[in-house]
Amino acid sequence: MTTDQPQATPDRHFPHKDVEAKWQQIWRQKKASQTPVDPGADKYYVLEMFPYPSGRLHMGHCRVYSIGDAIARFMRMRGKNVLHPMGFDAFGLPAENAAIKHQVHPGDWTEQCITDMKDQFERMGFSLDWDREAVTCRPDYYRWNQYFFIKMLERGLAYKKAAAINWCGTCETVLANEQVEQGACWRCGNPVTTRNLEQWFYKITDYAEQLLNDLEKLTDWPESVKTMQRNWIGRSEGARAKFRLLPEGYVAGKNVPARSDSDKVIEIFTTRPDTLFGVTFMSLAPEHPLVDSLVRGTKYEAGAREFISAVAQEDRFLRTAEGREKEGFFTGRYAVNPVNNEAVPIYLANFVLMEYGTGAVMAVPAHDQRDFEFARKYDIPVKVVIAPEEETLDDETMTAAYTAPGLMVNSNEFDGLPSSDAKSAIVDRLKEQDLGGQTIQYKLRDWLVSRQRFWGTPIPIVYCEKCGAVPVPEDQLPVVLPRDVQFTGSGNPLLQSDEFINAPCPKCEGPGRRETDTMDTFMDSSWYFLRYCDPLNAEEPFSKKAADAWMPVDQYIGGIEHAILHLLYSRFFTKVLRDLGLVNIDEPFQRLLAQGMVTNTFVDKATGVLAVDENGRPKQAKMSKSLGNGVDPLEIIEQYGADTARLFILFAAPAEKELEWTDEGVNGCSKFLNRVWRLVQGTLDACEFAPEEAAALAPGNANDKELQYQVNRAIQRVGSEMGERHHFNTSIAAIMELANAISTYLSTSHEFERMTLGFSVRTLLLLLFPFAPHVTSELWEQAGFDGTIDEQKFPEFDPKALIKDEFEIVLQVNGKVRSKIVVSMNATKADIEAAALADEKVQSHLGGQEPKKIIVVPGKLVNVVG
RNA sequence: GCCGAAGUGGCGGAAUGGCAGACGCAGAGGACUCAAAAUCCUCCGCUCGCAAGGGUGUGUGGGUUCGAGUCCCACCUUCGGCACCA
Repeated sequence: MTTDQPQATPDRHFPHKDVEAKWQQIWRQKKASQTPVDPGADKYYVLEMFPYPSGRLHMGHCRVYSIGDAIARFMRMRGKNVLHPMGFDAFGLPAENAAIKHQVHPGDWTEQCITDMKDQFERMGFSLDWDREAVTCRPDYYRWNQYFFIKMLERGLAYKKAAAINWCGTCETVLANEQVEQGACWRCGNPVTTRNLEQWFYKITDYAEQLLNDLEKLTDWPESVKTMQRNWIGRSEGARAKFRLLPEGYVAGKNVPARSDSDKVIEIFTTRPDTLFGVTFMSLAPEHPLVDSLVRGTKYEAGAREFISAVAQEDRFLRTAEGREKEGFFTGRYAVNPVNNEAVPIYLANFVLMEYGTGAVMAVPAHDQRDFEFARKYDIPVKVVIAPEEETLDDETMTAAYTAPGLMVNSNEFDGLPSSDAKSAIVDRLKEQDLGGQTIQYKLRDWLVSRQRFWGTPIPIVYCEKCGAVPVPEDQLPVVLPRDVQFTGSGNPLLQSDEFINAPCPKCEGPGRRETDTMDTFMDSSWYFLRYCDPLNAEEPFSKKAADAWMPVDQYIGGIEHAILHLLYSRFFTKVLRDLGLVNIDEPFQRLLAQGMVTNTFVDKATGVLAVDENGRPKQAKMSKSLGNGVDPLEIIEQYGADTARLFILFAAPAEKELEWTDEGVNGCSKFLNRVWRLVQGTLDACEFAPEEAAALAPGNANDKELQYQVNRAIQRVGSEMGERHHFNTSIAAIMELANAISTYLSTSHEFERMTLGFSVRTLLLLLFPFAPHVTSELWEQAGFDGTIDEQKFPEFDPKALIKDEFEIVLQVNGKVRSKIVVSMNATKADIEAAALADEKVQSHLGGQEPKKIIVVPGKLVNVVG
């Protein structure tokens, strides 16, 4: 190189690649993120929902893990014993699809993806304890799924039954109710159909009441998530009532025959026992088990069967959609209303669900809109039994059901009672006569856990001709997935593996056949947070001691898409494990942060132009492959570095809100880190003199005092924003303000007070460290501060430095700001009041009037009321 | 329909009942430069005004209060969840 060539402008960007690589290696070597051996009273368990190992980190991942890592690093600085583990939710369909496409074993594909992703985690600088890694597709993990399955079976919480269940034709497997979103598969989005299959279920309904009530304890969960769970559990208070079935041959209008011992009973559930006297028919779900015996051999049989099969063929979600045309069929049979002994016709109705209540509904057209539409269509009488205060209802002319409260009419001895009082009175009467009583009904259904897929935990059951379904004994676990299988894309490969299928019956040792269904992957994620407490335990899923020491998770972070699914299952599982004596807690997650999604503008595929909203602004949509608007974290790391990416992610929006990705915003954060870099480089000599304690600072001149105020204020703010409120954006804003204050100090002071300046720079780095760990580590070292920054305690502010000698008081006249004055800290209320009244602008706005009242808020303002 | 959350500059967003718009982005002007980038300085809700200064302003309408973005009542809009669940 020759010297007379023009000098290139020095690169003003700090060398993020070198810095990040250097510190990542140092952290790895010294195992900087290792969990302390003894959690003690100062334990802090911070957990982010573990990822599916797709092989590539996306921005959504970066967001959750940046949030979690900032908390983990902050809590370590606060002296907490932090558990911050990571693992992989490694069973599931993508691996199986990859197996079909590339003819590799899903296990090999998954392990390669895990290796790749761990590398990407490291490049983001996340402080995770990989020694506690849990990978759900490995036998040392999934054997405990099998163990829990058997425990559930022993407690009667796992059972097999034939039921109409959700089937996804694309994924070729059944789905739990929670995995169906508006009639479509949660994973692939294709419509779900109904099939009648025999499947394994967990009795989550046994815990409905607890799952609902314990939501009250979760005071640090977002209201939205709790509401969703409440709605999903769907508790309704109501009544059961027994309708006596009349024998075949009863004709409407005849006297109702006397009760006989051979009478069958149809039980209904209602939330409106006050309307029992208004029942004019009964509706049964077409699948109701009694239907067959009602119509068999009658002239209604053929029609009924036709109706049932027509309904069955219909898409289940269409059929049950609101506003759907009501369809019904008269069975020819009658039942007797328990409160007034009237005979009412029994219909089949397409809108009655077998899964809810008893599958039989008393119909009150006058006071239920569905029944009303049905009655008008099939010409069934309408009978008003609740009279509104304002209007008079007429059976013949009313055009909609009246569903509000009112006074009871046509209800014998209950006439004149307010309907709200009649509810319990009627229920009491049903109970007295043993014809019903109060009851509670939930919408929650049992959790369907079997899946017709290969890449999941094998259900540890052997079917024996003699002994039936026999659980595999604990000492024979795990039942391991076979390696020698072909992935052809049709059917479950387990069905073709003789080695797997053929197994002796554990009971009689006769020939048996293994269950080929595997478990829902949500089973894996329902207890992984417990495995992290004791990840290497080969004797038990986890020791009680370790679980007691670490649980519950203090801070859990994840996407809102799991508001019901994973979060409900995990809560259920925790309660079951508690009842098994394995844990001491009722709820697994103390505090929950549901982070918002990452969005970006995108180019409309149809038009090829930037998609805009109705205001002409670029439209935002979730980053996704299909829209092609994803930003690759690796590219951002390459261009700006992980610190910039992390800072932007946490600064641009509150964690629970949507994050709009903007290149300008990322650039802004990059500029800030470069500014900090230059700022520290320019103050290295002052750093030598930095004390460790704020209290050690000498008073100094006005500029020094102002900087001391600012630095202490920043410590206070970041401490409370991070420690109590977990507000990352305002924490970073406070750090930026400190950087601004230092810059102001440098440009306005003629003489620097080196201790104050050094302390401010030192503090700036400490406060910034949880967000941008690499660059702060490097600068800490360059400044020559003791040790490494990740070993430092979070600074403490000096309360004395926050008290100013004099402060500004806002002067209001009639609540409007009119002036400002500076008063001494020692000024009394009377002094301030006098000063306020002496103020020219206050006087002019008073316009010569005598003030009626003067309010003095010490340290803040004076309001003069004229 | 039911339940929940939220409405603040051009944008993302701040504000224990006490100066609305912190922090940042975008924008305007200036400095440095042959020039650009980078960097630094200044301005930046709307409106009237040359200015000093005034008016107005947190979805809408009321209310409580000396004082309301914040509390209360009613309504509107957006987003999210559930939805023929008897």
